[in-house]
Amino acid sequence: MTGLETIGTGRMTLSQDDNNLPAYQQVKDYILKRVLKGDWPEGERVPSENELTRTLGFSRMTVNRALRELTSEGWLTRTQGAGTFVAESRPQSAVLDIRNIADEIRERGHEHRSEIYMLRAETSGSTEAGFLGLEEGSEIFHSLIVHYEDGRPVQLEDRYVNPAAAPDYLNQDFRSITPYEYLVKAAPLSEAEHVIQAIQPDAETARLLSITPQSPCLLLKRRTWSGDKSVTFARLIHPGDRYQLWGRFSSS
Amino acid sequence: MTGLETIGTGRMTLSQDDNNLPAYQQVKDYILKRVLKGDWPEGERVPSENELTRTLGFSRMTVNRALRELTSEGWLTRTQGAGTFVAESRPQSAVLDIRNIADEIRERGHEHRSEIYMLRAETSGSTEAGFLGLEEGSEIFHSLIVHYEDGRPVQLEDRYVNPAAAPDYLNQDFRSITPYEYLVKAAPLSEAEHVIQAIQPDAETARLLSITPQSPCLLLKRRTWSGDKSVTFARLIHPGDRYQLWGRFSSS
DNA sequence: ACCGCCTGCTTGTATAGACAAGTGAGGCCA
DNA sequence: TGGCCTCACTTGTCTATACAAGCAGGCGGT
Repeated sequence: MTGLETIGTGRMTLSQDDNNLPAYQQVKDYILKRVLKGDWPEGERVPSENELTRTLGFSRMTVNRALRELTSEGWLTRTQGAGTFVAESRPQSAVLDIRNIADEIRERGHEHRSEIYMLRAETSGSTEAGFLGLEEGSEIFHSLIVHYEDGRPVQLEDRYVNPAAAPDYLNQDFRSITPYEYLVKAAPLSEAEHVIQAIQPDAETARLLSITPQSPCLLLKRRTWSGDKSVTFARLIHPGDRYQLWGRFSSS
Repeated sequence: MTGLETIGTGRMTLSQDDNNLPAYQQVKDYILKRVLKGDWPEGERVPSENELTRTLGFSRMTVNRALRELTSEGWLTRTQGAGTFVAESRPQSAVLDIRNIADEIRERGHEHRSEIYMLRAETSGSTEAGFLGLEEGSEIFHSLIVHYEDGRPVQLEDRYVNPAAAPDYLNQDFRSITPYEYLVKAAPLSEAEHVIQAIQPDAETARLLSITPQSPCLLLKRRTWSGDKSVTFARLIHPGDRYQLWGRFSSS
């Protein structure tokens, strides 16, 4: 049984523009279309791989790939032995672009400059040590940098770094490379955690960002790991009227 | 050639705890470990499927699945005819949990209540029509709802809805079901766009949220699509001291 | 009536073989 | 020398087959 032999008879049920799409994509479209239209409500059972194999005329491995990908995209849930089902309440997570501030600025066609207010080793307090999973009192790197877009401050970067993950951190020239860029290269990140808040800046922050203490700020707290080593904990503070986070998420 | 026959000779190169992991996962670990350690710098060529097949003793389809998944996770890039390479600058997107506010509140063990300030059909202005991809002047649904957590306002939800995607929107009882919940069921979302900002609330917003106009607020703008139909455009405004977005992202 | 086993169906994984399509380098020819 | 062609190698896909593992309902025994 080859897909091509029976696709002629089964074409009515497939998408109209199955022109040159690979077979597994046609199967994905076939399923997704029905889920989106509501033909199969949440929790409903989806035809088994063998049924789809017979119905659509593709091999089981092809159908399997389609169902597996739709599952990893959150549309379906599968349990071995029981079957495949339309997922209840799709996870509504959203992807945000959290990027290197310097790249962002340059992509807007503007000039990026940064000023280093602090770059040193410290003995860690309990807070920072806790965030990085280190012993309190162990050595920790600390930097405080302000990033400017065409001369206007757009980010205050208050960052702690695990020396074990980036031993050379203190020797970098952070006017030509951002800590972000350096850390990504030094310790490719495999995990990240973010918390986003709106805050009122304290006096010191307001001064460094050249804003009034009444201006709202966007605070992005970021922790990262490489493998199972914690890498960094950063507080990134942006003036509310000069910065926004953007993200687009698509699953199909 | 079966994986089991040659895995004995090749085990030294595989992870120590390949205990009961499926073969494709072992291959993924093998590659990822080297990428994380920096053995293969960014842009470096990764062994071809055939080489890995010979080296690791698994079939090409198994190796192919591993490489395909690592590619979709952003660790590798592949180009047909040329080869597989360690991805330059992994996309640093972060996943945020953007969820139903009512669920969030209830999960914290608190009480959710909402007050409906507006729920009606309007003729769309150019802004809303543009966001939803409709003709200016066409009919559009508009709701304004405040959500309370244990009696304190935590979100002002200003929402426009495409009537074509959710014709029954105006007939819902939004005290017992949130617009979010209803829309997710009525039109399963396949695409979403978010913009996050810190803002100062206008007088009306401050009044509805029972905060002073000086308090910073987190503004989340959200647009969604179902298939190729635009569904909704919402401005979700949260008092800065009562709300935060959280997200964890892991790729391995 | 209830418990336990068995059996058929389901998903999950692994393999070998095949062909399509794109890339890039090296060689040939003008 | 420069342009074109060929060919080896790569990824991308598809299929048929096989076995493992988990679930659920039916059947029989107690």
